[in-house]
Amino acid sequence: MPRRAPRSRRSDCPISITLELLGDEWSLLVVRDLMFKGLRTFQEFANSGEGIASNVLAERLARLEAGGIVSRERDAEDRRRVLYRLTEKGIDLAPVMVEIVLWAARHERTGAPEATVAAMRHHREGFLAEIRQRWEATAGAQSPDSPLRPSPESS
Amino acid sequence: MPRRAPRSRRSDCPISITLELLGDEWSLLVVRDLMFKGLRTFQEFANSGEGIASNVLAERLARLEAGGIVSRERDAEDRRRVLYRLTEKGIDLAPVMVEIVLWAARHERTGAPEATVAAMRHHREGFLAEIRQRWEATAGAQSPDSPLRPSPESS
DNA sequence: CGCATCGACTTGCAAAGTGCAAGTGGTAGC
DNA sequence: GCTACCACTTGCACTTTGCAAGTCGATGCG
Repeated sequence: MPRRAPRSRRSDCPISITLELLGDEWSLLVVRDLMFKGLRTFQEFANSGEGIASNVLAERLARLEAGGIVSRERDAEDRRRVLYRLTEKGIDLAPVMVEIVLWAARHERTGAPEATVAAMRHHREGFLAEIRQRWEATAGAQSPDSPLRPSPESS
Repeated sequence: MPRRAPRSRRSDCPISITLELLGDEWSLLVVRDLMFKGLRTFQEFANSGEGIASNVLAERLARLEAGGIVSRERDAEDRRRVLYRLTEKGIDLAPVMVEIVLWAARHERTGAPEATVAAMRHHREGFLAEIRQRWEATAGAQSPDSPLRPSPESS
């Protein structure tokens, strides 16, 4: 149990709060694997390319779960396996991820497929809607938890 | 010289590349200070609230400069002072920052002013345009460097 | 000038975190 | 029952962080 949720934050700045939760070299890669690649298990994350160490991966998954960004449950069909999934809070990171991809595609030499980048840039809303739909589709027996989320979009 | 620019990246994924450059708990705070708070000097960053250690701040500034996100130059009026500034690549992080703020404002208890968040949410383009204008305004004797940036926005 | 100050970093450590290799402990399959 | 799988732990060397103190080239001022 390396580090638990900070009882007191260093500041109440939204950027700072986000960085305390996601500000490391690995957390967003797990989010990426869940959001774009459809990966769901520890093994899959571990082998997804960048070579995260298993202890670091375990700690990050625990932190993401504690932060309410991913949920975990044992696979009913193979009880050895644990299936991770983005929560609503997690899938809400999609706009952030998209902007990161667009920024990197513009300023760095990336391997992102041109078509995907173009879709993100020119059909942003549709792209985001599609991601959310895919997420909802993989819901399985989604527990009816829509607990937080103060203001949906209105006002 | 703790760590230099990686000669080989762990992957060509845009998320991964961005995390190698900005994926830590401090770099984006410096970007925030430059982008939203108008801070420009080492001291100002050091005292901006979250309490970054001076050696870490120095290393981050060097890394951000090496990554082309900030530029530095000595103040002409007080040669002790170094003035940092976002580059074009740096100011292009504004959409990422805005999405982070919106996400955090929705899912965490932040101290972000309600009016600012509302402006980001409902007048996103205008908000971004304003940030860029403020950035251009502080240009001083802006060197005419618009070197990269493959596709501006068109296509 | 002479000297205290300032601003931007270094340096020295102890403590915390990371990467790697090798376990552990429940399933599953046969 | 035995081996394999999967999700983690554990040990340990190595690196990075956080904190305090120091360096070094400007100012400011008497």
